[in-house]
Amino acid sequence: MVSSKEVAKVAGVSQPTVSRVLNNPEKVNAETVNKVKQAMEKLNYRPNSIARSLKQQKTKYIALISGPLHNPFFVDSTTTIVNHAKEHGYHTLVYFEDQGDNLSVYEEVLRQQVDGIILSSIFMEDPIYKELVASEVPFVMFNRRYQAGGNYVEIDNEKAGQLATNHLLKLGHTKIAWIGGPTYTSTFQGRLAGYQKAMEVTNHPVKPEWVKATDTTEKAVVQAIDELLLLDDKPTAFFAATDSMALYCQNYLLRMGYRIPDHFSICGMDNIDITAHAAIQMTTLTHESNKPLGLHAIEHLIHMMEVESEERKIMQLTLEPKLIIRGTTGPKQ
Amino acid sequence: MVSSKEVAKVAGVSQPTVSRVLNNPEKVNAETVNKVKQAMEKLNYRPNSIARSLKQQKTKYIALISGPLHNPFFVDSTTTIVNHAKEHGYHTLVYFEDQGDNLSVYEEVLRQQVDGIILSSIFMEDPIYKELVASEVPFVMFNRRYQAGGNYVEIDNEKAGQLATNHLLKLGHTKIAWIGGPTYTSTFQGRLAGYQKAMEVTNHPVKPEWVKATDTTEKAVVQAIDELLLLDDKPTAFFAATDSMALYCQNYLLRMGYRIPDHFSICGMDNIDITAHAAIQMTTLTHESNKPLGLHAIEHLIHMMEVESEERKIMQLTLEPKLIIRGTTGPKQ
DNA sequence: ACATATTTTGAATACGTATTCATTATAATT
DNA sequence: AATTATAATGAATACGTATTCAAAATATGT
Repeated sequence: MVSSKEVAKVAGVSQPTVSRVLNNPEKVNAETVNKVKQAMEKLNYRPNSIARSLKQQKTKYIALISGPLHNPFFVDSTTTIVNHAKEHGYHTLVYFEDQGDNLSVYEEVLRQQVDGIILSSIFMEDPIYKELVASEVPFVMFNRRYQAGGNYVEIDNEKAGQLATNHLLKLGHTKIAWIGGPTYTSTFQGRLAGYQKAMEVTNHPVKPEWVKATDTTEKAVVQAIDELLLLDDKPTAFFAATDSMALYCQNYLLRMGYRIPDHFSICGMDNIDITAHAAIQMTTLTHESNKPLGLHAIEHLIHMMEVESEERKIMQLTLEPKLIIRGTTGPKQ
Repeated sequence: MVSSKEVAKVAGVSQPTVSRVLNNPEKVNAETVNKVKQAMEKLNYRPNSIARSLKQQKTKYIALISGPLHNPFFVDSTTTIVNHAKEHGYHTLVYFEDQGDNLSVYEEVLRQQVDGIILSSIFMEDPIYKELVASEVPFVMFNRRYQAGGNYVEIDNEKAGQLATNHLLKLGHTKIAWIGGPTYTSTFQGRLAGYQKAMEVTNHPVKPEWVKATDTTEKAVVQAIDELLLLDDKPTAFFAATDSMALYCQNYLLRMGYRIPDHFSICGMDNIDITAHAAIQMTTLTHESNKPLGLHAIEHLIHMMEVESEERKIMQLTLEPKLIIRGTTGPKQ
């Protein structure tokens, strides 16, 4: 591997001069710059970022710890984050959350000396939070948050749950099922709370059997529906707490021969691209911001990384939800 | 930042001993190991991977240069690659191809001293290829390949094009449009060649206006369809060279009020998850392998990275395509 | 008890870069 | 011409780790 030392030798200068040509060319004589650049060209020299990182104590790496891409919500945010980071000179180490062993993921990430972390995979009460704070690496949570601390951007999940539920109530549904992921995450906790609140306020009892807080896989959704359909008081509408789950739900009901929304209404949440497809037409929820969640997050992270720690602003952003009515919800028959 | 030197001081040993406790604990006295581990615990020590990388001349990083995630094909491969790499101790730097300036992406990647590169974003005649070879970093191409060189895994695109086209011909369609991306990529070149061959063999002329080699965005697909529908000889079937494009196509035709497959048949390619959805039912193509393409690629890359360069095997894998007939293709009316 | 093998440890060094500091050469000012 | 400021450069060092080598301590065999 060709180093700045070899370039220096070929150019007949010292290694520091080569370094200066790269970083402060204005501090070095024009002729010398030329000599050095020629030598670089000749040797096909590429600066070693690892050595640079070690010396500078800055890696220009960020870590993205994302929810699984089978949920298209995270597809959009990953693209946004990776591309925006790159535009600002940052490289993105991507990890997907590992229910089993998230802690070791963070342990690994911190060893990489990343300049910042962006994550969607935190629980409301997650021991990782204080580890991250202790590490002093700037981090931003998006989609999910930790209790009420730190930097985050989220949707007002409770309000979203209310919006969805009220929409279904207004269509005449009273037996409404809630299907979502584990409620130790802020997203599902909020969306469930909103559903319960909307029912309560309008004096509609919530049968505990209607609430399916499981995991986000297709298998789990299918099983939840199987169970729901066996109930005496079986629901006529489903509020699925993510579009990904709503799609599994729609698919399964269609396969069983039901018509949507004639037999059942379905409401999702996230407004992922495919929900707008003419063959899908999923009613869903989005937020009122001209920027996607992931963009808010990465912009703020970059701010934090490029400013002294004393001057760092705190971002605690809770966006207003907005209902998008499409074809999967209709009046109760 | 707490270093191995500080741990050494607290433990009352030398820095190399700390290093040995981490990497060869069997080479150090059991009591000493304990002392050192306690000191690590006490100081909350985390080894600095950057320094380790510099010394070892191995980073345990790989770079993934992927096609855009709005094509769900790359969603699956990204997940597979990132997770499989992590299981083997590798961290993944993710980049998305940049039509405009892929070269600078590679330049950046090589500065990061990655141990290997995995990419889908190469052209059949791409100057990057010889740069990569010259860098001596192992790399594997998936989905697309460079002419006929290097390590790659792909589908037999030409055969796939034939399969799709023959399927449509058999249904009675003779005016078949081809919609795909730029033909300087092996994928689209092959899929187009297969389409042309199948038409030729069966003595069906191909009108040049039926072939839309554009780019892979929704906008481009919509425009292509607009143009196709204005033709005198307008096609009755579409072979879209990726599922992503096929979905755009299906969506647009449905929105215009057409029924699929009554008015038009559509065949995609890639067998991405959503195509199996009951509301989508996209006829598509996949390959006959129990492993996804991305997994073949990452497994081989790991092989290359963990073996001396002389013993590296070459992988040039061309998988057999297979047609999956669903609801978007039907007899010509 | 002696010689020899083995285990355990630390001093010194290297990886490739950026930075501090001192030195020399040159330009600007009196 | 003498002084002072400025520009250009290199020697030395540091970042945090792993490794080589030699030395010391201990165990093994006779």
